[in-house]
Amino acid sequence: MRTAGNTGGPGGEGASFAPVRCGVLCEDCRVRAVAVCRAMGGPALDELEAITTRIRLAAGRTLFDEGDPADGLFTLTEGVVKIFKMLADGRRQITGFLLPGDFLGLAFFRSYAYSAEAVTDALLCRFPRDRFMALLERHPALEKELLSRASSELAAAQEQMLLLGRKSAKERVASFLLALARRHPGAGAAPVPLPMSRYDIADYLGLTIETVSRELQAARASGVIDLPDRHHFRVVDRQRLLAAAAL
Amino acid sequence: MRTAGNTGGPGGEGASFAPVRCGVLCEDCRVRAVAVCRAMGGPALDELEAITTRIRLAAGRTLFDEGDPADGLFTLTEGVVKIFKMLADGRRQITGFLLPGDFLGLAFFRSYAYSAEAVTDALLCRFPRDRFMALLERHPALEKELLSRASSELAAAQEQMLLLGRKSAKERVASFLLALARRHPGAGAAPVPLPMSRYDIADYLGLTIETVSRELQAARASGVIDLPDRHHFRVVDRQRLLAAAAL
DNA sequence: CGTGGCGTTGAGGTCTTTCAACGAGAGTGG
DNA sequence: CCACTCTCGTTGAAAGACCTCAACGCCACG
Repeated sequence: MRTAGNTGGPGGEGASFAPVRCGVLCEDCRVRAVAVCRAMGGPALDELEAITTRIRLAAGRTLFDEGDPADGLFTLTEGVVKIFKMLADGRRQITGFLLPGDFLGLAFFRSYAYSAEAVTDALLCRFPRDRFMALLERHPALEKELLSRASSELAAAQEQMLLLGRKSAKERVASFLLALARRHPGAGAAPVPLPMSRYDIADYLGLTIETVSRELQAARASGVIDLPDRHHFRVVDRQRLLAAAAL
Repeated sequence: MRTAGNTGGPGGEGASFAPVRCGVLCEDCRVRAVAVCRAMGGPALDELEAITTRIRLAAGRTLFDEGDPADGLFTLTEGVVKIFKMLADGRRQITGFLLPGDFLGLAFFRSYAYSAEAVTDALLCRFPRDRFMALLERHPALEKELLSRASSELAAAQEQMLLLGRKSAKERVASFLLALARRHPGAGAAPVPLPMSRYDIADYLGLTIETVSRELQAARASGVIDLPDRHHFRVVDRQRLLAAAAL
């Protein structure tokens, strides 16, 4: 039997745990990702927990690869996960960074259309595909929630296409920082975590690491942002950052 | 009362018709877009027809604009429609070309996240949002079909992100031609219609019209494709076109 | 027959990439 | 505790891919 979380990738250690009972999942949901809970829907929650496996994924580890049989669906409860597609020669495009509460693996095909890898140590809930689908039949509310999520993901994808197709390097970086700041729960002036590497940022924005670094330094030099360390930034001048993003 | 199909845009003429009965919609579905029919689901068909309005849209006319209140959903039964987003300064990114059978306007928000405009003369079926949603409640099969569509659109969007973020101009044009050829029902050697302008192609691929033109001419000159006229092409050497697309 | 939109082609410019070197920090092993 | 190494990030200089600007031909339309 195939278990997610140990499909290769150097370093780190993936481990899958036995199914957990209501309390644990619910706690996690309520505490860490209210959205997940809502997705599950009240009545479906018990049934969902019965088919849940918890996955712990160390930073850098692969959850699944593009083309793998899509036998599982996931929700992220802790950490950051990136999903990406690759070309034969190694060029990579990261199509999204997932945060706690996000769904993952919603593929209505035989195999995953993209790869998923942990950016930081991550915690996920895994649902076997067939059992989840059966559950979907009995709970239209759950299906509605999934449709809603797919729809908003589609909107985000279109926004990203606009960025990749039509924005300059400066605009891409500014847009990225604003999106991160928007998703970050903290207050305005607090430092926003930047958990991904420059490689990841570059592959998300369709740039090179050098260009990302230059644009970040330029934004810092012009006083738009502050970079306390490599993995945090602070929005200093929101107006100018917004202007730079060409929204 | 607001009717789609006359929201501005120069030239052409949009017209909305009275609701049509079963026979007409069904005919259209069966003949032109089997996928639409399947989407509707057997039992839901009668109810769906009762809330259907047919829309005829002349080439170049706007169906709706980004930000408009999303009070309608559509299926395209004839023609080609483009959906796009724009930046404040006029830069445009076309995020998709829709063909007969495609769904449109699936926004679970208050307003459309993108604009839609006819590339060629087009025929659509319009469903009022609230009545369609109510219908969705009673027909889970329809909801499942929508989820399936949203899911495959998402996969297509990710593929396009890979193209926009990581492919060269040559690879983008080659990928575009292959995608068109794949969707075209005709046999291998038949000329494939290229209904959109060079402007549209450029804005879909994140390039300029000049670059698109140059790449098309280069592909023709190297014997990979044939360009009988401005709005048709023929795949001459499929292997080399595939190689050029960097799939 | 003039006009305007669209597509093609050429020449030059620019933004981003490529290539290269260097510094900082973490982990390793002596 | 201190080299040593490796990865990541930054910075500079040169190269290149695509864009911008411009001119021209074609065709539909009035």
